Amino acid sequence: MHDTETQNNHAFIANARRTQIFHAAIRTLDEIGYVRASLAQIAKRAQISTALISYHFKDKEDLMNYILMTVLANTTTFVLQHTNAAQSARAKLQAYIVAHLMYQDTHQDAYHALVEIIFNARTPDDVPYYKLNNEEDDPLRRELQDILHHGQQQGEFRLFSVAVVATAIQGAIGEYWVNPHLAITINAVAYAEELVHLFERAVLCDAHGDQADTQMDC
Amino acid sequence: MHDTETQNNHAFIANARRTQIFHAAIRTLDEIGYVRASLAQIAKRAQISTALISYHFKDKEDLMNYILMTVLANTTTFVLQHTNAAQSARAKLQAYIVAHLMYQDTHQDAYHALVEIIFNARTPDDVPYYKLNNEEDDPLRRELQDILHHGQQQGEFRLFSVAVVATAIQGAIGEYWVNPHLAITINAVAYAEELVHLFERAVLCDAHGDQADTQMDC
Amino acid sequence: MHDTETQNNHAFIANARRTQIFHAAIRTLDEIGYVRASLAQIAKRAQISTALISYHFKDKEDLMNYILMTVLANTTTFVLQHTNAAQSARAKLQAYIVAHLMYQDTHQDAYHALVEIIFNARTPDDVPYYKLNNEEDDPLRRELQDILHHGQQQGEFRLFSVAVVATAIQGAIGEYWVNPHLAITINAVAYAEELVHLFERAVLCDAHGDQADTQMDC
Amino acid sequence: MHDTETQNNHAFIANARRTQIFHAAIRTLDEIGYVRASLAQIAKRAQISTALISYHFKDKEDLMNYILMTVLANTTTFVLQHTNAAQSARAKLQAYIVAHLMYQDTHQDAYHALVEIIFNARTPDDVPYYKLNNEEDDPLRRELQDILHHGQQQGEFRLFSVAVVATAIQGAIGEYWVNPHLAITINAVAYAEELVHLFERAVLCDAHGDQADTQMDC
DNA sequence: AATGAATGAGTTTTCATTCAT
DNA sequence: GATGAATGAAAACTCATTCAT
Repeated sequence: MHDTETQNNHAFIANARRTQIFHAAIRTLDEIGYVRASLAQIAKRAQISTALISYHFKDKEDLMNYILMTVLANTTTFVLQHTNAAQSARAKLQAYIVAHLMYQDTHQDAYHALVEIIFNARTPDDVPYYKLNNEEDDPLRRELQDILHHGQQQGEFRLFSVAVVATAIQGAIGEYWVNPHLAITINAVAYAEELVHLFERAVLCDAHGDQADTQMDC
Repeated sequence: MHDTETQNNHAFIANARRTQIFHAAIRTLDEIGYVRASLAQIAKRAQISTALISYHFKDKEDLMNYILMTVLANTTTFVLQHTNAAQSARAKLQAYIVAHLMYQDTHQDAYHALVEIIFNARTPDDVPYYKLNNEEDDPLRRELQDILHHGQQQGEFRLFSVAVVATAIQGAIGEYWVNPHLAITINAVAYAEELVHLFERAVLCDAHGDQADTQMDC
Repeated sequence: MHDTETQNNHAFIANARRTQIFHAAIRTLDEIGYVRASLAQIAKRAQISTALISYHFKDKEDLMNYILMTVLANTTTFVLQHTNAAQSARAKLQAYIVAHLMYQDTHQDAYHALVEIIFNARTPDDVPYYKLNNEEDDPLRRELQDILHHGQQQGEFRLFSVAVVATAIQGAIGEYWVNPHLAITINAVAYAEELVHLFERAVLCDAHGDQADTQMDC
Repeated sequence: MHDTETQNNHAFIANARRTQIFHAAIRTLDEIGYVRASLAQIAKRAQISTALISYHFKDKEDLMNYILMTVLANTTTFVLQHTNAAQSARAKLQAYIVAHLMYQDTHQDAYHALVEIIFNARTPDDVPYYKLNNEEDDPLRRELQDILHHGQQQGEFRLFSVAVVATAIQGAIGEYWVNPHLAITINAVAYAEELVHLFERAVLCDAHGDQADTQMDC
């Protein structure tokens, strides 16, 4: 009992610390970028010593992986919640795009941190993280491909290369925040709606707007 | 005469060195990424001393900017050649997408280096390079927007937010090489053709394939 | 309690290190001069790593300023102790000259280090440290001028430009150790006594040695 | 004949270059100090290549020695001209002090350069240049000591340690330009006159101003 | 006579990490 | 659990000097 309590207590403290470091690291990555985001800079923002980071994370790599996986998991959870709530493939696609952009919009610092890590970190054998992106490991990518596949099977979507369209959609979503000028004229939600319209025209069987019911091109 | 010869000779040598360093730097960025791409690593690949890099480039920043601008300029030249050769907006759009992906495909190391720089380098006041991406400075982006605009004015394209569609297209193009699995199943040219089809459906007035002549949705 | 103890302990260790580095730096400056006094050379003499110096001092500049200020403060304290103990202006002047030279004599390495720094270091805008020498900031200089002023007001000293005489005295004191041949034939104390005699003749109202009581030239 | 002409020509050019480099080096030392006065900086100011400096001077040390000796020789020539023109020891002493300060005043950059070198350069066995200052090698110092000696032998000056007084005078002269505040309130000539008065009181047999003819204290 | 090209040695500084306390 | 102290490795950069031309 006592032992278990103590253990729980320790785990609780450790967890709180990890979370604190996590947030400080995200802020750091957002503010000064991956290259200059040293443990010292992160520790300064967390108002702790650098040694404490080393205590809670095996490595700098370990910390970065933790951030990466946590942010990815949060994003995935959020997006899947919305796609699961939708019924038709079309509705799911819309939900996917909108939810994805909304999440990015409401968690900008985390998203920037994610990008910094993905485009900077490399495995010990120098494979860039962005090349690790694949269906097996990334549930978001899998969900998107599932939606497209399903839509084709249900006759909602025309035939196309699922991999290509999925890639195009991911690229279109991710490109939004890269263009600061765009973000000024059009907010994330409006951008999402435009994208939805764009890709519905591209994938729906009949492109004549909302009344699409005949499937001659499917 | 003699002086001019000497000068030319010197300029030639200097240029050759800069090119040599340029290629070594691209290889380095491609192989081990921006973070670990120290002058020492670049010098090792160029089989020269680090001091010689400092001799030909004021700064590491200077070298990186040189690479960035050179690769961008080459890409731009190549793509514009193809878009200029096309007549209709639709043909220009196709040329843009295909040429862009072809260039990436045939200069993969340079493209990877470009990405490494864009997503890692920051201005002295910590603004990431990828946020400097805008119409005024990037002729490729401008060309794409011009094509879309023109297409709308000519009645070839339906009405849509030019900025959004341009962003989506850029994102879709750039995402290709990020997904190594994709690159295995489908090569760059095939990917380009699929994208062309995708975006033509999305932007052409009548989406019923090639016979589009009535403009009821324009 | 425990916390306070720990803090004190840390402060003690840190202080000891700073002192150790301080002495190693003085030895280095004395032995090989400012130009060659790299952090590596200082670290070697302190038998620590160069990084440890950077850990305890923000900068090389920071370290040099610390040495400068410490040695100046020590010198000032020592000299003022002696001048304060004296009553008449004449006695104070004598105390000033003798104490100054004695301190130099017993702290030769520190004094040499001081000279190395003053004549080599420059502010970020390239103003040499030796040009920063002024009454407001240098309490020793101020004390000397006060003594001279006071002597004039009390009628002990004749009228002369205080600034000029103060400068002459400082120059005469500082020049001693510059001349190694002199140091062989005459020690610091004897030099001091000669200087006292010299400047007393120069500033006392009546120059006929010790019996000066008439003040016809004051 | 022809050979000699060619030789002369070469010598002439070489001499002109050395002079050009000499002046550029003085400017550099004055502006940015010994530590930062690299060959590159000097070459930049002379608008030549660094290699050319290495061509005309064996070493950086060689260049610095050249500057040192040239400036010293010029100063010596100027001062000796004035002391030689004077008759009495007293007049010679006055000439010495005034000429010395005047020369410094009219060649401030050269004088600053001199100071930079003397207080920074070291022999290969790390002996600072300022410790090489001695009677045998420095004709100015010798002249000053000769004046004082002669004055004592002639009965103009009282008995004192020639070495000490010479050192004091040199120190007082050299200290002038170290104090920038002083230079603002009182110019070099005025300072010189004050010094003359000061040291005449100190060394003349009878200190009662100008009517000194009785030698009871000699 | 003069220079651009090139380098090895050495500079300060920052970094991730370890360890005793 | 937490920290200050400490370090070796590596970073970018500068320098005086040499050499072919």
